Amino acid sequence: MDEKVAAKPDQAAIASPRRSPSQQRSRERVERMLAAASALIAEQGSDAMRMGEVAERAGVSIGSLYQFFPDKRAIVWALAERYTAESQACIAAALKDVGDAEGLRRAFSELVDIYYRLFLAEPVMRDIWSGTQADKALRELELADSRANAEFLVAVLKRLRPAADPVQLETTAFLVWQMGEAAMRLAISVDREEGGRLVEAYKRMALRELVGE
Amino acid sequence: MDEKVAAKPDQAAIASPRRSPSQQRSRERVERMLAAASALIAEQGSDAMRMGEVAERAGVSIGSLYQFFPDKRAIVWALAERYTAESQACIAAALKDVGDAEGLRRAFSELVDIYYRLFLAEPVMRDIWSGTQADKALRELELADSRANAEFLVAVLKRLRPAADPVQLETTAFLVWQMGEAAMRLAISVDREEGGRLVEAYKRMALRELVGE
DNA sequence: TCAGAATGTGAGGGTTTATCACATTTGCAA
DNA sequence: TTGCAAATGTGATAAACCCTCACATTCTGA
Repeated sequence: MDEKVAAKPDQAAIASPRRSPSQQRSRERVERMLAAASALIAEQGSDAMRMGEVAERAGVSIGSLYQFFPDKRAIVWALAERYTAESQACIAAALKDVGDAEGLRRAFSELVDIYYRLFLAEPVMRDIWSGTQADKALRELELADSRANAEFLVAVLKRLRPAADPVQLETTAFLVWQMGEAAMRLAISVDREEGGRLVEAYKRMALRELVGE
Repeated sequence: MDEKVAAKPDQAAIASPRRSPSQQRSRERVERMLAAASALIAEQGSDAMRMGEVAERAGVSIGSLYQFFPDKRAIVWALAERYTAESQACIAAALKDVGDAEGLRRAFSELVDIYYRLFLAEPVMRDIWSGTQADKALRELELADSRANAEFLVAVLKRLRPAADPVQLETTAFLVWQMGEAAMRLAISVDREEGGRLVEAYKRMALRELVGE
């Protein structure tokens, strides 16, 4: 959060703050902007979020908004970035001390439950990752995030199955992870009961792949 | 295509033709509109598609566009509907005569390959299903399509495993199918080699779930 | 032939994103 | 304290879009 992202103005300044807030005052205002955006997304979805409304609700002018965010997508991107950082820490912690198959089984199952609850509780997260496919930058972020998360799984798998082909493990972990996100999106868009069944079915499927029968 | 959908003006006339073309002339023009839209989506994505551009490329006026499509989303929806109809027929045919586990294995594997090639070759299909999550109506269409396709799988599974819990089979098939679409989207957004590995990994995973070890 | 339905047109209304010239506040060195 | 450059703040306005509507043209069936 502290580094000046503007240091690399080349490579398409996609969604990087136009100017990073250096004074206390502006840092607080940027927080208010993000909070306002978050609330609006929760209410109506990121597509329906209007820049003018964000500004008004944050108590700033339109101009101020664009002082720190190059465009509308950048706001969504900033929120998405926070979620990924948060969840990566959570995942790393959950998988860190897994030593055997049974441990992986427990840790993975718990992780999926946490994610499911998170998706159910956080309309913003749900909405952001939904629009993901349409937005190049968001898609990249999600893929990078997914790969990073898969790495944690790969590390565990390498410990459990040292003889296995690393490329194979990599592929499996990446796929399992990505499918998990798909399963979550699916689960929250059907009724609660079916959603629960789908999540359990995903767990079974994924674990069968990860730790064998 | 022939029924007047306008008969039910209530319940949100989402994406239904404002007026169905009854004369030969207009039917041809609507085709041109859809073709133009398809080309533009292939080039830049449905989000970047401009109504003015569609009209121009189809050689019609903006007004004519809105004569047959209530709004922009309706055009995308119409294209999506065609793809789903087409692919459902394809799936039904592929799974129709499956009689044993080995047959399912072969049919499913082939089906996945076909889908993968389709996703690689059809940028429109890819784009449409990508934006799916953001658009309520499209999301519904995709879910309905997915359920319908899963039904074909369920029919086969019931034949192969008559003793299994129907609800369980339903859940499994739905999940497997939905994950397949996620796997496809993932596979086409990484390089070709990794994409191939991911598709194969998905096949293995899905078949393990469908026909057992 | 002719009335009414179907179809075709494009300027313009309304909405939204994003810019920019200018005003105000802050940090800091003299 | 004072003065100045950098940081920050503002909102009218340009620009890009989607979509409507009043009116023109073409078709169909009696």
